[in-house]
Amino acid sequence: MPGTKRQEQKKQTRSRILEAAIEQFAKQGLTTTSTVAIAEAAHVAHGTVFAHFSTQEELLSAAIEEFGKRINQRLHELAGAGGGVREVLAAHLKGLTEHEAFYTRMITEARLLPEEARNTLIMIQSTASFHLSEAVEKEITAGSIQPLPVHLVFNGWVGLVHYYLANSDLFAPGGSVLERYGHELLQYYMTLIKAR
Amino acid sequence: MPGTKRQEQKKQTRSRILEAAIEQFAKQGLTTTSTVAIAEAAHVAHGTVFAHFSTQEELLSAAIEEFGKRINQRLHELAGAGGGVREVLAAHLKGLTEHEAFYTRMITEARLLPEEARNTLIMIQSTASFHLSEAVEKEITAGSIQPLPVHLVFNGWVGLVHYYLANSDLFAPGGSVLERYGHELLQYYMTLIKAR
DNA sequence: ATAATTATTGACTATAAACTCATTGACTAC
DNA sequence: GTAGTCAATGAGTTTATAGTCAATAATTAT
Repeated sequence: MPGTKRQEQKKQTRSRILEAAIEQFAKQGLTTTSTVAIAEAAHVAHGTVFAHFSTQEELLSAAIEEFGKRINQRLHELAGAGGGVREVLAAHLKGLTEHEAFYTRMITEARLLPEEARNTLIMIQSTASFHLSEAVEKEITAGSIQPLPVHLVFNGWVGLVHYYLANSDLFAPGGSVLERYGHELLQYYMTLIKAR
Repeated sequence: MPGTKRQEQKKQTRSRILEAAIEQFAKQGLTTTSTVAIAEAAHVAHGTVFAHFSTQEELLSAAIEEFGKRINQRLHELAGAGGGVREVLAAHLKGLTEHEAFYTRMITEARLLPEEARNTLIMIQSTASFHLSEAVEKEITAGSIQPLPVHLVFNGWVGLVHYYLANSDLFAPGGSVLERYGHELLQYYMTLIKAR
């Protein structure tokens, strides 16, 4: 079932729309990008968008889900190698940096998105939390990190990173906040949690 | 110039609209609340809104500015008494808790707001930062808190608090996250930054 | 008391954006 | 080669909501 030429074409068109959507959502916002803008970016007619996604919300959900898959896999790749807390946090930063624009849109508009989309964000956090928790527990046992509630260690870290992302236009206008401040944040947070 | 009866009425109408706007924005979102909804909540005709605020954006700006004034003054009152870092953070939490709904909307929709509105948010952060910095520097000198960059101490704290606010519907559905977790957050952050 | 002023009204207009569907023409099946 | 299928089109429809303005009625000034 590799499909006829026609089916292949259709699949490609759908893919073009989805990629254009992901790009436009990252550039113009998840809740503020129009279907017309996506159609233009994908070089298809406006109606074509609805031939592939029955509603705007479905397209948004599909784009977010696709994004979630990609970043999630990348986070697994990067953090899966094991390593200490510092390495896991560095891996997390690296994964987010690679997808900074879209990820920033997700966290800054999360409250305005349909539930399905928010669940994708929760899934991404779960992945990050999973890897971090393991490393933190190990280091607490080893005595290199303070005995702290693991969920708070995670929330403190994510909160700090999200704060910089949410204010990226102030902290690093036109550039990547994480490239600019990632190392400093990592350094700071490690200083806070490590045992002395 | 205390004004005639007519001027007084007009002022009151404007005030009713502004109060209704602040309430509706907190309930339904800053970027998603319609002028019709505000008119209904204020018990005035739709057209009356525009007799007092020439555009929707102007009304939003006015509401945010008014909110900014109130919370800012409250933060000053609460933190101005001096006290150590713990007291200043507790005061900050208290001020935010008193205005949790609207404040949460502000931080979760900030990126979608006009520049003027974002400046109000920056002003609020400045107030909090001012009081905290003073207390932190004092305690670092006294040796009760680790020698850390003051701006990172602030950003770490605000990031943590904002993370809980932004996910309040998950952490404390239907209630106040800060009432529920504020103490835990304060306790955790003090543990992190205090000298040992 | 009367005229002028003006705050308020709500029906109306304008606009943007999501979504529809008859038409077109390239591909598929026979 | 021809008939049938269907992906793509884009003009048209619908809907939501911001913003307008002539009319109304209450207040103020003379």
